[in-house]
Amino acid sequence: MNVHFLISLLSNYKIMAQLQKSIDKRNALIKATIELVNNNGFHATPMSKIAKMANVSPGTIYLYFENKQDLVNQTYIEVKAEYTKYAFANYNEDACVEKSFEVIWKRIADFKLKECEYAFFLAQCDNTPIIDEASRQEGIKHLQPLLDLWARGKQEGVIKPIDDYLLYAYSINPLSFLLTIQKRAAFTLSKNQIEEAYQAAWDSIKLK
Amino acid sequence: MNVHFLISLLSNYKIMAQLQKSIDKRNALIKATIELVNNNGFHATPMSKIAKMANVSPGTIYLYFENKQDLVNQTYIEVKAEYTKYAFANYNEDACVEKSFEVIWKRIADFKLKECEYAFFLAQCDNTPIIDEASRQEGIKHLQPLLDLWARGKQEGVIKPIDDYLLYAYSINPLSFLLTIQKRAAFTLSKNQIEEAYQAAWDSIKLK
DNA sequence: AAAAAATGAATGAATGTTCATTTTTTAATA
DNA sequence: TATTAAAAAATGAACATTCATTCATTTTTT
Repeated sequence: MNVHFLISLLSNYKIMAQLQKSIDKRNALIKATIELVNNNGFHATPMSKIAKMANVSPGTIYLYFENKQDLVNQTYIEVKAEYTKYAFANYNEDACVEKSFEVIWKRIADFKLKECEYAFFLAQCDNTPIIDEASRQEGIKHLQPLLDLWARGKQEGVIKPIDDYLLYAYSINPLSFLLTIQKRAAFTLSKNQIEEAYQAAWDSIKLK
Repeated sequence: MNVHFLISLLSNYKIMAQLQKSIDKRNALIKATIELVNNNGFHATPMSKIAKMANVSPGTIYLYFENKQDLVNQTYIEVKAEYTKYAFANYNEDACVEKSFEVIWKRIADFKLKECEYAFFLAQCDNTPIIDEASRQEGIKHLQPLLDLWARGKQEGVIKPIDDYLLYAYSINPLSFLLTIQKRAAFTLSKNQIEEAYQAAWDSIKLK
C-alpha cells in the first residue's frame, strides 16, 4: 500500500490532514523505537518509554501496531527500505561495472555514515534474533540491483566469480563495522578514509 | 585471578574436587547463557531459564555472579579471551608478514566457523548495547599481536598504511558476517570458499 | 449528535533478586 | 574409621517490580 498514492486519491483536505497526522504519529513512534533500542537495547526499551518519547499514550501504540514485536519488525522493514532506496537512487545501469559499483558503494557509505542512527539500528537487527525471519527476508528483497550488477561483473570477468555472500561480506558489510566504531568511539571517518575504505572494498572483489 | 595457579597451590584433593565442581557449575551457567541468548536474544532470556538449562537453582546463579548484567559481561569477556587465545595459539613472529597474517587469519576463521556458537554470541555483543563499555574494552586487549603485525607490515610496505580499524573492518570482520549467514541459512562455507574469503581479505589490505 | 481516535489507569503475567530453609561438605572427636 | 557438629553451598518459594496489553472513559473529528 503506497501512502502517497492514497493521498493523491483523496479530494478532502481535512482527511488529508488527518491522514498526515496519523503518519506523523506513526513516524514518531518508529523514530522513538530506533533511538531507544540503539541506546538501551531492545531488552531495556519498554513500550511506555517509546510512547513517552513519541508524545503519545501507551494505548495509542496499539492503534498503529499489533504489539511490540510488530512495532520492531515494521521499524526494521521501513528503515531497510529507506536504506536501499537511498543506495540505488541515482543508479543507472549504463555505466561500466566498476563505475556503477563505486556509485552504489558511495551512496551506501553516505547513508550509513550520515544516517548512522538508522544504520546502527539495522546492524543490531541483523546480528540478533530480535527480528522475525519473515521481516528479515522482506528486508533483503530490495538488494537485487546490486546482485544483478555483480552478475554482470562476473560475466565480464571484472569481478571475482565467488558467492554473493562473500562479495557482500567484503565489499559492503565492513561499512557496518566502521559505523559502529564511529558511533561508539566518537571518532569520525575522514573523507580520505572513506576513499581508502572504498579502495579496500574494490580491491577485495575485483578480478586481477 | 588465575584458577590453575590457585589449584596448583592446593594440596588437599577434596578442595580441588570442590573447586572443580564450582568451576563446572560456573561453566554450565555461561554455556547456558550463550545458548539462550543466541537463540532467543538477551531480552527473552530470563534467569530462570538459564538456571534450568544449567541444572541449577535460580538462587545459585547469584553465588557466582552479581546479577544478570554481570553474568553477561563475564560471559562476553570469557568467550572473547578464548577467541583470541585460539587465534594466536600457534603464532610466532619469525615468519614474514604475509605468512603470519595468513596463519592468524586462518586460525580466526577456524574458530569462528567451528565454534560458531561462541562467535555468534560475540557478534551479538559487539553490535548491541547489552555489554558494559568496560567489558568491551577488556575484550579488546588481547588483540595486540595482530596490531603489532600490521605495524610491521606497514613499515615494510607490505600492508596499506591505513587505520587499524579499516584493516580490521576489511580483513577480519567479514568473517563475522559470514558466520551469521552460515548459522542462519544452514549454509556451510566450503573449504574452497574459505580460501576465497582469505584471498579477499588479503587483497583488501595488501599493498600494490 | 454520532463516529472515530486517543487516553491512561488497571490488569495480569513475567522477571530479577532475596532469604529462610534444606542439603552437602568439612573438620574435629572418639 | 565412624560419628557428629559446625560451616558452606544450594535451594526454591516468595517478593517487589516492571512491563505489555487492554478497555472504559474522554477528547477530537465528522
